[in-house]
Amino acid sequence: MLTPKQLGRLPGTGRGLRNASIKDIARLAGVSHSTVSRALRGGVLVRDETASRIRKIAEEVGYRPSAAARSLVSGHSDTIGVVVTNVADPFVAGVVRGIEDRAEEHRYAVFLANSNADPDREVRVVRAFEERRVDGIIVTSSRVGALYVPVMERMRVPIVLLNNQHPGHFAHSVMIDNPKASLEVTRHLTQLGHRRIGYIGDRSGHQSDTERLAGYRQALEEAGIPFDPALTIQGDGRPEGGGIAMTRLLQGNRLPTAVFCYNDMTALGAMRQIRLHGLRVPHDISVAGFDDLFLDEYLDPPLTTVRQPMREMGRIAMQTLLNIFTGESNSHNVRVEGRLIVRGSTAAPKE
Amino acid sequence: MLTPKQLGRLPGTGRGLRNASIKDIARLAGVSHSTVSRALRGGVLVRDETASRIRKIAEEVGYRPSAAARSLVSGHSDTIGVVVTNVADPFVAGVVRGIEDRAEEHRYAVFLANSNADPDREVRVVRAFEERRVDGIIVTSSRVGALYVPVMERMRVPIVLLNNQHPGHFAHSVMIDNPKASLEVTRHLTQLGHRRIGYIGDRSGHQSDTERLAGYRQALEEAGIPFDPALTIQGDGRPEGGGIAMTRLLQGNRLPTAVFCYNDMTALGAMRQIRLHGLRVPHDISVAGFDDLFLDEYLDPPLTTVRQPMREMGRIAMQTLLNIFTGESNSHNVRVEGRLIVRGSTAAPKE
DNA sequence: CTGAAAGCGCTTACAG
DNA sequence: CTGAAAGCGCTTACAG
Repeated sequence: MLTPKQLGRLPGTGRGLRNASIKDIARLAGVSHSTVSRALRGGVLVRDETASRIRKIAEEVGYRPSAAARSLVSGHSDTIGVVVTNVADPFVAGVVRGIEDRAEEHRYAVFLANSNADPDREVRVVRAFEERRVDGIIVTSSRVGALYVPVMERMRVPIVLLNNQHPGHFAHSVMIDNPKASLEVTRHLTQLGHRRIGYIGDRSGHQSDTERLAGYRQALEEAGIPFDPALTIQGDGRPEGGGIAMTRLLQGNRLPTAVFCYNDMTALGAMRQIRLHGLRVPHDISVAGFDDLFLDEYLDPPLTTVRQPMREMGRIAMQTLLNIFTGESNSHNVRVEGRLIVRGSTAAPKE
Repeated sequence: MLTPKQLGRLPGTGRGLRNASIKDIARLAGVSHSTVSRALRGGVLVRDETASRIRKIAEEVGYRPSAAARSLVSGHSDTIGVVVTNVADPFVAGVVRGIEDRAEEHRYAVFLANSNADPDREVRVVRAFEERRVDGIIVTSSRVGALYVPVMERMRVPIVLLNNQHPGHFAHSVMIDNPKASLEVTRHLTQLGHRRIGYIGDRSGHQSDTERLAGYRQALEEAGIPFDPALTIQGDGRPEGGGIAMTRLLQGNRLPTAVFCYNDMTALGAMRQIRLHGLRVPHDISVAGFDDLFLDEYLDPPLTTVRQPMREMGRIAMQTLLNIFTGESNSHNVRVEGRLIVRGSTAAPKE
């Protein structure tokens, strides 16, 4: 009993089939394999009758060209690899849609791989893509962005980072304008009259988190509110971390009247804790997030947030890759604007 | 300005690099490329000193073996392709985790591709995987399951379907026991005292939907409640469709006191519409879903549902593939059990 | 322990 | 319009 690894050729579904090659078809059609190749590709330089006979046979035997063989000679795979931190995050779903939009237009296949926010895994996954000779790689919300700087130096396959989490500059990146967007959300809260506003962040050290905190602080400053470190607590970018952080805020001696969360997933956990403590959103505490996940409007109350143009960001990332391919771009750092979406989770503070 | 497609070899990040091959390393090390190949693979049959010198050089030049070349000779790619209807669906995220658990143990790489619930796309994506000679394919929530029956006949690469949506039998599949799980949810509602229970389904014709409807009807029968077709409405498996269907139920002449939804995404939309109509869950209408998505417990009220052991299902699907590889299995249809999770969205009807 | 050779499945000049 | 030949980057018997 051998695995494909040991056996070499798969026996099909127990039927002992192997993949038909152009040689098999050539034999069946009584022509050379070169002719089969031509007929199956462009169809140029082959007599119509011959070509259609070949195509018919190929169809009959269920011929599938080997991308491996093809890419070996062509030097490209017409494939883009996308590394996502977590398929479960609705944010990546939006981004992936955008990547696919553009990729499909240009006939690239898009494959995803999960890093599960594990830096080691992220590196392994990027390597797996490289070995399969994808033409380009897009890494979303990388946890090890900085690592790419030296790697890029001799990287054969172009990499575009999307909302990378580590400080540093990259040849190619697409990022949301975090400071500005955070400034706007927080300003929205100060304008509602809030003076004690909490911030629940991501794990520290990540660029997005640092930038969102900066925007938050700037809004406070604008409003003449002194920064209170006790109101800034780390989360982990997920509901669990948001919940734990919120609990700590609720145990403080003076409650915030509003909380700005690093992202919507964090806000999800925070809102739940607020409810579990017998308080109401936004009556007792206003909550705002970041991302505009599809589920925001299905929450009760619906979540105020910053819309990241996820699909657009995915499109831009893919377009950047396409530009690199054509040589039109050697370095490209794009900042996109977020947009404040006010929903029911934020309101003026009580009295 | 050429794309990789036209150009053949990528110029790297503008640095004119091409991928180093074992020949390049052989030249640098002053040995034959066969020796390089051996040193880089097992390391057997090569003098230690030679091997380590070769590995050092490979490291220096940033050598990445070509999976294409390797798989061409070995006949396998050590890669599994997973087709998902929608990366945005948290259900697939759970399944993918399970697939990865098992795949990682056996050193298979896992790549995902999106079908966006579009049958044409699904077929194209499966084909893309076949051409890249993945060793196996797992298709989740397929919309075109039936299509695989003839295809499987001459399929070279084994396919495992997970919760396929179309009637028919497949060589390999993993499915939740829909009738039983639905029976239990609906029974939960009848036992709470509900007599007018609605069902919001998926698009019709899908196997899962048919089976869940059957379980629902059986529970009604058990409780001596006549089936009322007016209470069964089609959705689309997403919040939008759930909302539209709920609206129709709310416009009926006699409101249901409880609604069982095809899945949690559907329930999400239904609950929102209930709120928008000024009614409360579960006070006015109880709502139950199916899947147990991570977000269920973050809803207000948290959603009663059936837990699908998504991760476990993913593991089983991958294990099925592994069994096919070793020849231990030629046909394998697994039914897994769901589990009722009672949360706050269901309660006894008013008086 | 090492090298030369054949071959995996394709594409693509080069001849005819 | 068609075929023979070379070659993409690797692995693996086969000789030494």
